[in-house]
Amino acid sequence: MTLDPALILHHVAMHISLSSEERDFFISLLQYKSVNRRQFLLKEGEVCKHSSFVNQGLLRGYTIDTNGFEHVLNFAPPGWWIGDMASLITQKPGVLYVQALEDTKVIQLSKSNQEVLCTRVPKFERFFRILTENSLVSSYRRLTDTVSLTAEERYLNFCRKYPMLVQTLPQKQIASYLGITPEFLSKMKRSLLKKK
Amino acid sequence: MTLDPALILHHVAMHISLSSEERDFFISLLQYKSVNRRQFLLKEGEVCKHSSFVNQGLLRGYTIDTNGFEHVLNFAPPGWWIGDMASLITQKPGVLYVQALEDTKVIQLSKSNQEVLCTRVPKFERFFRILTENSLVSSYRRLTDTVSLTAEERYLNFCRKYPMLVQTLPQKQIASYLGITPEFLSKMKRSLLKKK
DNA sequence: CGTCTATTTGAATGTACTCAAAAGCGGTGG
DNA sequence: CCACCGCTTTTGAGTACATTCAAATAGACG
Repeated sequence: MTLDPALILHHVAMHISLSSEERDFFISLLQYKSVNRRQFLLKEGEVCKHSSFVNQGLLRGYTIDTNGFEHVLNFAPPGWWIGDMASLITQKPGVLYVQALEDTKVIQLSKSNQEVLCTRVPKFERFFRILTENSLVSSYRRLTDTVSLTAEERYLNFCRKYPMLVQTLPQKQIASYLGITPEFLSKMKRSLLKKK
Repeated sequence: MTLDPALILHHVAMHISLSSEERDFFISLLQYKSVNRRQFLLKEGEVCKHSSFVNQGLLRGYTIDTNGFEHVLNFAPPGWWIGDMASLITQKPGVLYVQALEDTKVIQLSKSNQEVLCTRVPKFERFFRILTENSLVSSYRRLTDTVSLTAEERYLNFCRKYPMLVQTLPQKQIASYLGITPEFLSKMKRSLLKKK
């Protein structure tokens, strides 16, 4: 079980350029973790201590409401970060569950190592600012879509935006992401077929 | 029409400490702007070039969907920032309208001045990082509330969280923020009264 | 092969919306 | 000062979108 940093280095290189020493220092701060299908990386009530970058596999982030219903907030395929950003930022107990939908390998950077990294290699400040900004942009986007689109429009958007996920994910998970019941998604798909 | 920086300085002081020179430099980068009731600070399609800090009055940020319906994303009473964060970050045309609900006075910091400020007084990096993080946290919160609570729960939360706004805002605006019609909000309030 | 979970289908229900009309409220001009 | 106008809020009846519950079917996995 050894670390393969190729993907995350490629990801970092899209935003900032590193010398080989900086790169090695960065790698030295990372931890490798395997999460089997159905296992959790994080549960409600825990303080989120790491950002997790997905190397292989697939994760989901979701909440459970007071009636016990799950609501998927995001999926994380390879090349994406996941965690409870709110809890990571505030270091207070969070509300998110992060669970593997397949056997998954993640690379983790602890919050304390992130701070060390930013101190020693200040250009990482820029990198993490960009990450936070991207999260913010996509969170806004998700919110405006949720309030202004019908279930059908949200589904069609999802299919266009994440064609891979539509193939691989159980319908149940997609329905939860869209904010509808699996039954209704099933009916919607049938009526979309008839329309064509 | 002169700038009164007391409120914004108090706000900044909650996160970072400034010397008097730093404070004066900060103030020199700010612009003052008056927005009359119903006037716009920003419209869909424009690139957001400033963060706006509300000194007096009240603003709303909203989108208009493809069917012409408005969806209020946030309100900004005195002491709050408002703008199209996504557009401000990406410097691409945004989707938000920002409109004054009352005669309003804002203090603006342009994105370019923000960069100047962070270069000359690096501790402002921290300040703006905190602002961005706070936006992210509240955007996540808004999203989880939207997907996991009923309209009634969202209304009661809103009343608890923003008792001032419940007093002053037209119901129509509150309904739009909650993601329901004004008619339905009216009926909901009546049924809440009967319950007590 | 059998069990467990996911998906589909149908009928009944509920939540929130549309449309229309009436009532309330605030500002403005005569 | 009050009468009128425009906008917001309330109310009601009918409707639509999405849910719940139950049952049948299909898939996945040991």
